[in-house]
Amino acid sequence: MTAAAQVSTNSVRVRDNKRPQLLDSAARYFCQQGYDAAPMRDIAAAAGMKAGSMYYYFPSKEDLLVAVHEEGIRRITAAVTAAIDDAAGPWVRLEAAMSAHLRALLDGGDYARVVIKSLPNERAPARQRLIALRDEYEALFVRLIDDLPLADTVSRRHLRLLVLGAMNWSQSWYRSDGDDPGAIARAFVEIIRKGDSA
Amino acid sequence: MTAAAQVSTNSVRVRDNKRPQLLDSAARYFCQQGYDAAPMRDIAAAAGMKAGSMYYYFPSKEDLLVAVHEEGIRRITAAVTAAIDDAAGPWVRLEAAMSAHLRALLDGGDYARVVIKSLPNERAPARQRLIALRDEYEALFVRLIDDLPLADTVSRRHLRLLVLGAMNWSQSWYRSDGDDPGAIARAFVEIIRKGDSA
DNA sequence: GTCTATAGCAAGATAGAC
DNA sequence: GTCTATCTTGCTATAGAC
Repeated sequence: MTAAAQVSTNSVRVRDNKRPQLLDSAARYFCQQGYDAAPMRDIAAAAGMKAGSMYYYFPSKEDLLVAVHEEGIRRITAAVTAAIDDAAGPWVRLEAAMSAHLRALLDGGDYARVVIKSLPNERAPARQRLIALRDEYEALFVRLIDDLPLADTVSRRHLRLLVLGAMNWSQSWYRSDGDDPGAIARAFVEIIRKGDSA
Repeated sequence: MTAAAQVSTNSVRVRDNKRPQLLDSAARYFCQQGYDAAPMRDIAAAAGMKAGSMYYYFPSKEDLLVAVHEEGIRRITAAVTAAIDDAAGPWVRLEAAMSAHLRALLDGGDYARVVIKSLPNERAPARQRLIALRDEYEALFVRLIDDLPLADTVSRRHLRLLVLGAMNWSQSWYRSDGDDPGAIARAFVEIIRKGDSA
């Protein structure tokens, strides 16, 4: 194949590539209906194609889920690291990270939501890989919490689990007409800094 | 029908009633494989019957899930209220409740786990009913947290959401060879009571 | 690249014998 | 009450034309 033919092939590929629409559509359906309940037909239709055509881009439904997860983690990580860069002081940085994490999960679109909602089945080969991806992201919080000035009696590991658990669970109670993610992060940090009044 | 015949009918009913085994089996499968992925055939087989026979006890799979949830909530509620009764002092009572809640979720069998893991699909008619059941249970924590002596700047509502979220999410990281539920509850309470050392 | 058509399978639920 | 047998439906994935 000549160099010119390659360029031509590549530009055709770029122009006709519907992979992004497909991913968007998958993220939306996985988020709203759950992985198992979202049919490939519907995902394809929302991206403007028939079910069979998707397999040109993704060899299986599970691969589609993995791709959505990867993009979701990428977006959450980008939002949180950007927020940390703008903040100074350990507590301010933690609150900024929490605010960005919550915003991504609650108002940040379907990709991030799927990361929390739709882990694949126990025996799915991809499961361990996705868990590893999330663990890698959460390591960010290990460092943030290491920097906090805390009483000696406080377990930093449990603090991390407390904070991440509370944030990830927030999808189950959040309503967009209540507190915004920033207010939730502020309230959570306030609790951790000074709970007891006695 | 005579009274004697009724008694006879009832005792037969009691003796042959496999509803409990069916519920146990459903709880196990819903917990391990998730609601969608658990086939009625397998649930029936583990309870010693064929798939078709289950419909004598439960008119649909969704009804089966509702029954498991109800039993799960009943057990968690019983465990937590019993733990509170033995405890004096607002912080001790909260920690006792958290310890019991965590023990139920993490080491308490399949019923309680299903309550957290397997909420039915968005459009399932039973969904709202199950959420209402859980809300009713969680009202216990409203009272426990109302009794705490807290700094004025602390939002009791957010404290409740923080604590319940962290506990419910713990299923995703808990390993039975690590801290036991009591130790987790202790660590969480310690964080809330005195976080900041500055 | 996208289509149509369909293979191949597994699921929930039902009917009727016993 | 439980069985067998089956209906009906929906799904993922593939094959091959265009």
